[in-house]
Amino acid sequence: MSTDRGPAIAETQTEPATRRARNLVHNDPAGVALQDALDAVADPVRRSILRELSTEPDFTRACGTFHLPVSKATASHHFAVLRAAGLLEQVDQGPRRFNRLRRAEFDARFPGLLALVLAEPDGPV
Amino acid sequence: MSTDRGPAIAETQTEPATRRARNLVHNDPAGVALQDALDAVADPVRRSILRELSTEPDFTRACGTFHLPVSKATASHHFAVLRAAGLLEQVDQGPRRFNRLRRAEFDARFPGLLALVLAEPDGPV
DNA sequence: ACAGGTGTTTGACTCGGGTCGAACACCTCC
DNA sequence: GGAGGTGTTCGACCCGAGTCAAACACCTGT
Repeated sequence: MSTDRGPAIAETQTEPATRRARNLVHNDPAGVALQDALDAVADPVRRSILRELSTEPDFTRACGTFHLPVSKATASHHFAVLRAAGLLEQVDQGPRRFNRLRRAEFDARFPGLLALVLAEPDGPV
Repeated sequence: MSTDRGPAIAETQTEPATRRARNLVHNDPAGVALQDALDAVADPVRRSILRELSTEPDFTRACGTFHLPVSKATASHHFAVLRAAGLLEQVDQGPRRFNRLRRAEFDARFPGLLALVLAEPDGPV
């Protein structure tokens, strides 16, 4: 239909408009295996992301704004692991991808685990 | 003294009698880093040990009595990791080494973490 | 259309942890 | 003191996760 590059407006309510957002799959923490949750949380860089994310309101931190001692390629990988483990939700806004910590959902599935991570003192990651 | 094969009885109360027991060092869970705890618990074989150990009274299971899909060398390694993480206490009795799950101490240091492991259903480890 | 910014994907490399067999250490009972 | 059983240590192997640079995909300004 005409010149637009997305679906009609009616669909926009339910389906993501951009191609990028369509490729963004989220795993419900309820269906995550303990193995995957522990693997996700066992990496110090990923824990650093979670702690940094916990200090500010939802969807106010884009992936690139974190202070991480790794390249952006590696950082992108870590964000994907955290998302797959049900630990964070991401929404695209323009070229940036904003993050939200799924505190309640994840804690419901793995009580106490996220609290341990957030209580950890910041190290020289 | 008479016929005993160890040091004087007075010492027996504080110091281990055998050389083997002297090499058995235990880490207090209070001093364990979150990184080490997560690393210890992130391995499926080690979680299997913890779950199996949780089903029976303290110090009734020797290392060799666990049903593990690995060689005894690897199993020995896993027990050492769990001990270093403050997850279990071991005592030598004859040639065998009996285990105790340090539930309370470990849960005081990492609330909820051990519970997650023990609640996990037994898999085909 | 182009440029600049953000994030992902790909391919390749590295390194550490899990794994094993074999050798060793230790204990106990003949 | 040997024999047999339990557990650890050693040396070597292997595979996967973390890592990076480079290329790519996508969005938004101008």
